[in-house]
Amino acid sequence: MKLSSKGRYGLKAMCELAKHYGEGALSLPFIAEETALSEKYLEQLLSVLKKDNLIDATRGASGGYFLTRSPEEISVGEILRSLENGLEIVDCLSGDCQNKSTCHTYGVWTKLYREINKCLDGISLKELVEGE
Amino acid sequence: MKLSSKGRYGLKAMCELAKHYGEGALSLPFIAEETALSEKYLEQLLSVLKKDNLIDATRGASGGYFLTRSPEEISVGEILRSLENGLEIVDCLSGDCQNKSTCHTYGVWTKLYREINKCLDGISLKELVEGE
DNA sequence: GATAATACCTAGGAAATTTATAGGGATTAA
DNA sequence: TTAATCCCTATAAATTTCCTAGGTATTATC
Repeated sequence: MKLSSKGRYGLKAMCELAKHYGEGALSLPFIAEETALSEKYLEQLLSVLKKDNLIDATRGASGGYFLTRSPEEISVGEILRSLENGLEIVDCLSGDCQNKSTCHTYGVWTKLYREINKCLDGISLKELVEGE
Repeated sequence: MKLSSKGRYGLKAMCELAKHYGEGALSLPFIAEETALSEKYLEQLLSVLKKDNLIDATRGASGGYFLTRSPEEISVGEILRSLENGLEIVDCLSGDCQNKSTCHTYGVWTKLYREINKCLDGISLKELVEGE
C-alpha cells in the first residue's frame, strides 16, 4: 500500500506554491527547479491540481501557477485525494460492491478509509510549510 | 494508494481459518474452494502468513493449515503487515531517509502511518468473522 | 510398504500500472 | 511581433502486480 509519486511530488509542488503564497504566480520552470522535477512531468501534476480547483494559472508571458485559497484553508487530504484520484484503499469502496452485506472485510476498509481521510484532513498546507 | 490483492485475499483466507478455528486443520483445496481462489495462488499467500507465524500447517494426507492463536488474539493489522510486507505508505519510512530533518512532508507520512496501524491493530480477526 | 492426499518451493510470464518523456498548440505581457 | 508561458495528448520505458505451472517432500491410511 504505497502512495504514488504523483501524490508525493504533487504535494511538494503545493508546498512550494504555499511558501510563496501572496507573491503572485510562480512559473513552471521555477517550481520545477525548486522541486527538482522535470518541467514536463510537473506540468501534468499541476494540471490535475488545477482541474480540481486547488490551484489556478495565468497564461502567457509572466504567467504562472498560484493557490486558489490560502495555505491554511487547504488540507493535505484535499491535495492527495486530487492527485491520487481518491484515497479509496480498495475498489469496492469506489464502485458499487455487490456483496457489501455479506463481506466480512468490507467494514475494515470503510473504517480505515475514514481514519485516513480524518488524519489527512486535519493537516493544513500551512502547518506543513511552517513545520508543525 | 491501493491495498494489493495479496492483502485482500489473504485476509479472506484468514477469515476462513478463523471461522473453523478449533476444528483442526483446513486443507488448501478446501480454503481455495471457500474463498474462490486458485489453489496455486492461495498457496503463496498462505506461505507468507506461515513465514510470519500467523498460521501453521501439517503436511501429508489429512494435513492442512490452522491459526497459531485464537482469532481474538490476532489483529487485522498483523495480518496486513504480513501480506503487504509492511504498511509503510512511502519508502522513506522503511529505509533511511537522508533529509528527514528538512523534508516538509515527512511528518505527514509518519503521522498517517501511525494512524493506519492504530486503526487496524484495533480490529481483531474474531470481530471480523462475527461481524462487529 | 504402497498410495493418495497433502504442504512446500521456485521460476517465470502476461497484464496492468506507474513514471515519466516528447512534441506541438494556444495565449498573452512586453 | 516575439518570447515566455500554460495547455493538451500520445506513447514509451520501467516496474510491479497477479497469477500459472511444474516439480518435490511429507505423511496418514489402507
